[in-house]
This record gives sequence, structure tokens and C-alpha cells, in this order.
Amino acid sequence: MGRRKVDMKRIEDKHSRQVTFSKRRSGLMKKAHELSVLCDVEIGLMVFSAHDRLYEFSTGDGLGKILQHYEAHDNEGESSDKLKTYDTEYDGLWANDDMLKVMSNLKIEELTTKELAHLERQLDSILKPIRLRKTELMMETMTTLSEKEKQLREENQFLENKVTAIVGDRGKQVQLSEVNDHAAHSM
Amino acid sequence: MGRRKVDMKRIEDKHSRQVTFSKRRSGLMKKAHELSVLCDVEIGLMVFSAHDRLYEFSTGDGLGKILQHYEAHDNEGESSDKLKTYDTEYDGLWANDDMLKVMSNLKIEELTTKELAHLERQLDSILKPIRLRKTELMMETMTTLSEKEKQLREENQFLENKVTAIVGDRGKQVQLSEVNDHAAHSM
DNA sequence: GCACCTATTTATAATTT
DNA sequence: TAAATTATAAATAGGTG
Repeated sequence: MGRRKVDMKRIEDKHSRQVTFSKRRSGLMKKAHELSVLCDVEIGLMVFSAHDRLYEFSTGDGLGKILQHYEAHDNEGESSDKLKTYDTEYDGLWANDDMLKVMSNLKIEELTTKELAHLERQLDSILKPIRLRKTELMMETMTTLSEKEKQLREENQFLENKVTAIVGDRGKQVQLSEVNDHAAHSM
Repeated sequence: MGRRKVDMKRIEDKHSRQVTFSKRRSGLMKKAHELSVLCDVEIGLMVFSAHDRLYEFSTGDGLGKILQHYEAHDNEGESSDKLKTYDTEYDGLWANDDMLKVMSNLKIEELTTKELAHLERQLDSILKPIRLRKTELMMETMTTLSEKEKQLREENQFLENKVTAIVGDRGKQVQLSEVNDHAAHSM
């Protein structure tokens, strides 16, 4: 349903895939919601991004209920209870901007495995754009310097030609060695 | 998407509701399947009809795997939207790496905590020297370019002085504008 | 109910801003 | 880069057999 028909196979272009994932994911959530409302049925939907982020939709108050329903439905119900507990108490804990402040006051030793895992993901998320930005800036600097170098080389060439034109070839030989001596001093 | 727009509320007519349920349910399943294929992601979807009949869709071999994934996931899908923005930055992290091959053959879900910890340490120790080396190389390049720039500036200055000394101040003015025109062309 | 039809609405791929 | 726009593909409401 777009400008053109799309092959039903993995989208190879990374960027397109991400964009499509975002659009179709929300489209799917919307449709799930509509079905649940129009037909008054229970629905549970979970989508894991390629990098394991969870996006979910469910009727009622959370997938938990739906999962219980599912398991009650006895589909060879596996999934031992030991992993079943998931707490919502940390939701929104990091939503504010003062994360750094909170972080610096945390006593790592006192955190649970779950909290540490959460923390680790958060830190990685923060670190990534910082590193990208650093690389970006360095790339920019290098490009600028390269251009400057090119320009200076050309000015240099132009001036050399000027000198050659004025004093002739013999004079140029002398000058070039003088230039090199001069330059060597500045290193 | 039909002969007319439909209110987003429970369809009261039993027959219409059933028909719509059937049509939209398969539409939803299809969309879930498409998303999973196009974007290469894991999806679990369960729909319970009004009469408690289960309709499900899932990638891989069954909802069981997806549910385990979900339950192991400590339900962080609801947390900080701000950080979710950076999701895309992870794309391609392994993209052009031999590591990708190794990784894709691993069944992460089947590894023990100890094995995962080991893997993590290994990855970290691989990542660190790569990053250090990259920074090192970029620093080196920038330093070299800076030095080259400095040297060229000095040669340039020297040549300019030479020209000035030979043709005098009036000639120099003319030449400098010529130089600038010349340089402008190279940008 | 199911399969097909088709006028319309909706979703979305590509493009623009 | 992301948000908005646009052109087109796809889903589907209401109907028919």
C-alpha cells in the first residue's frame, strides 16, 4: 500500500527496514486494537525488534492476563513459573532528565541482576549516540583539514609557478631548496 | 476500508461482528506475518474469540519460544521512550563483521548464564581495542594533517614573501587576488 | 458460514520539507 | 534526521450467490 508493491521478503536496506518496522509495527498495533474493540475480544501481541526491544499490545491490563489465559488454554503449557514474575515498579524510573544525578548516587553493589541489566542497557543507549557524535565531529575535522590542505597545495603551486615565471628555472631550484630548509625547521 | 467508514466501537450486530472478526483476524495475522518477514523480527500474537477459541500467530516454532522470550525480557517495553529513540543506532553494529557469522549461529536462548557472561567478556574485550585503535588512527591522521597544514602555510608564506620581495607591493596585491580566484575554483 | 465482488477507506512506500 | 505529504497498494464493509 505504498508508491509501489514490495516483495514479501526481508528488506535488505538497513534504513528502509528500520523505517518500515516502525511504521508497520504501529499499523499492526492499531489493527490489533481495532479488532479488539470492534469485536470485543481479547488480544495479546508482542513484537521484538532486531535488537530485542519489546513492543507489546494487549487488551485488559497487560499481557500477564492474556498469557495466563493462553496457558490456561493448555497449549502444551510450558514456561515454568520461575520466570513469570515481572515487575512494573521500575517503569518510568529513568524517564526524567536527571539520570546522571541518579546514577552517580547509585550503589552498584546493592542493585539486583535485573536492575543492573536494565542499567546496562540504558548506559549503552546513552553511550552509543555520544560515540557516534564524537566520530562525526572527528570526521568533520578531518574533512575540513583535508580540504584546507588541498587548497593550500594549490595556492602553493600557483605561487611557485609565479616565481618560476619571474626568476626562471635556475632561480627556482635555489628557492625550492630554501623552502624545504625553511619548512624542515617548523617540524 | 470498506463501503463506508465504521465507528470504532463494538459492533452490535452479532452477525456483522462475527464476519468482521473473521475478516479482520486474518488480516491481522497476515500483517503480523508480513512485519516479521519484511523486518526479520520475532512476533507473537494471540486472539481469543468471544467464545474463547484461540487463534495464534508466531514466528519460529510456536508461541512457547516467544513467551519464554517475553518472560525472560523483564518487561521493559514500557520504559523510557526517550531512550527508545536511539534504537536505530544499534542497527548494523555487527553488520560488516565476521562476528556476525559467529553470532548468527549461536542460539542465545540456549546458553547458560555463565556462557553468556563469558561471551559478554569476550565481546567487550574485542570491542575495546577496536575502539581504541580507531580513535588512535583518527588522532594520528588529524595530527598529520594539522602538521601538513602548518608546513604548507609556512611554505606559502615563504613563497609569498619571495614574490613580494621580487615584484614589490603593488604586484603582490594583484597576485593575491589571482591566488584567491584560483583557489576558489578548487573548492 | 464461505468465496467472491467492488466501492471506499486505510495503510504505507517513496518523496519532500 | 525526522516529520509531513503524496501517490499507490492493500484491506475491508456491504453485498451477492
